[in-house]
Amino acid sequence: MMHDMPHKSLTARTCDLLREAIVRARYAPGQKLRIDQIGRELSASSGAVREALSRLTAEGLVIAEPQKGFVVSPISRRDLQELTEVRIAVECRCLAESIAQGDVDWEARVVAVRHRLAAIKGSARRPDAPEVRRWHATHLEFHDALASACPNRWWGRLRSQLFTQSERYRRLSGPFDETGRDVEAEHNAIADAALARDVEAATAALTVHLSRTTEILLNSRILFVDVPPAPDSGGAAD
Amino acid sequence: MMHDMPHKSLTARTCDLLREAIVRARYAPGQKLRIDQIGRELSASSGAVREALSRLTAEGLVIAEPQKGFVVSPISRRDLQELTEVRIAVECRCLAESIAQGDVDWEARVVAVRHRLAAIKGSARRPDAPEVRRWHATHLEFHDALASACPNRWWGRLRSQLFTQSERYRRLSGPFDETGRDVEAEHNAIADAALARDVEAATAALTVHLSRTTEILLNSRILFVDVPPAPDSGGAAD
DNA sequence: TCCGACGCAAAAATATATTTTCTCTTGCAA
DNA sequence: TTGCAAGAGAAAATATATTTTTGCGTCGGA
Repeated sequence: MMHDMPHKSLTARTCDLLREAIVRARYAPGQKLRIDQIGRELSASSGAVREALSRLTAEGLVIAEPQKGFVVSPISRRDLQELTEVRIAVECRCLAESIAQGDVDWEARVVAVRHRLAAIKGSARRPDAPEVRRWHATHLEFHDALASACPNRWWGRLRSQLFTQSERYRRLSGPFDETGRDVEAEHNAIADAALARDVEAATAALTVHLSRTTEILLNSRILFVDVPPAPDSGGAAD
Repeated sequence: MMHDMPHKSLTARTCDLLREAIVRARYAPGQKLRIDQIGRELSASSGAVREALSRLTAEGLVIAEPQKGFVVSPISRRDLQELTEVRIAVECRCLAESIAQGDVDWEARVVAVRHRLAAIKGSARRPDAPEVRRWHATHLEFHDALASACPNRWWGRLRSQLFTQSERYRRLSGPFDETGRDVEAEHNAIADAALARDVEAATAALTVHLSRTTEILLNSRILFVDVPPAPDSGGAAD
């Protein structure tokens, strides 16, 4: 019909829309994804939805149960802990490589994005406010910038994949429960150390940043499928 | 209940078949993958092929060019080098974790698979002989066994993904050019150190093993899309 | 009252048809 | 002779129809 996006296949569009919806928790973990319903919501045919879901399957966002359809990947405390451990290793590796290989343009990117990120923080805290949305996007850009001088494309791909997964957990915590946390200071600690070419300090700061985020999420009242933080009640999950 | 033999959907079957074909280099890197032709070869409809290709896209084995179809992911010296670097890091991490966490069952698995692998080696060297095929399968099992005690599922998923990618390069070298190489000795070095719970020695041996394989592949006469090993001719590739 | 089998409805999987897009070829003009 | 353009053919993307499977509800028997 109308050329809204030049040469972007409808399937890819649907895939991006679906991923965004899942990451933003519009579809709950474990929820069944009915093909025709999604097709109606996104005004795409069942084939396109099916193909988009298939791609998301390999990204780990949805799982396909043969003859039963697609389901949003469930979440769990254990998965978050494992994911964080891997992510710390990968992000630190990318950062170290960036520090070793980065040129002045890389430094400029880091400084620029940090500035833009810092300019957003003092705003509304509703989960879907445009400010929050922009903050998330810029936050992604910030971490991308830090790792952007890592020349190894495989590290980058893994990093991006893990970031998306983490973002899913982050969005689930509703309005952020940053109780007395100074995220900007953590970001500055990473960026300053990186710009000073101090690999040890930068990776340490990054580790602290990621660990703290996960710690907060684990202590938050997200509804995990496994046992709640207080292991008192013996109710079986699932 | 009847035996819950997983009704493998036709799409999943097609996906596995396609992956196998690509890894085994039945389709050359960069080759166009025509939907209907594949559908005829595998006796599946275009929709199923399409969906399978989409999944493979996210696995990095094929790339989808909008409105132009699917293409087998190209290979290059640089990609192999980057892949190897990442793979060494991930495999070593999994191995270290396995050594730290592995119980007696893990040791038993390693010993058993090593035994089976060693029993295959003295056989035919044709690229598609059943012996070679079984060796590759068992080789995969061996490395899986080494990492099987790593409790972190994310490390495992990444490892498996990278292994598949590497396998692609390995199969491309045709009849192996193991010039005076004792692969079994390298495997034994890894397994012995692992069973002795010597993390340093085991990861070092594993690193040597993976590096040597890549070195051989880089010096082999695989047709890469980028410049050949002799950097004399300045002609741009592609 | 409880267990099991039958059947109906909904949803997924597959196949087919239609439309859109790209590419290759051919022809015309400079 | 070369370069551009228009058209024909092929292949991909999308939509629609058909088949199969599953899940649930009900009915019948023990």
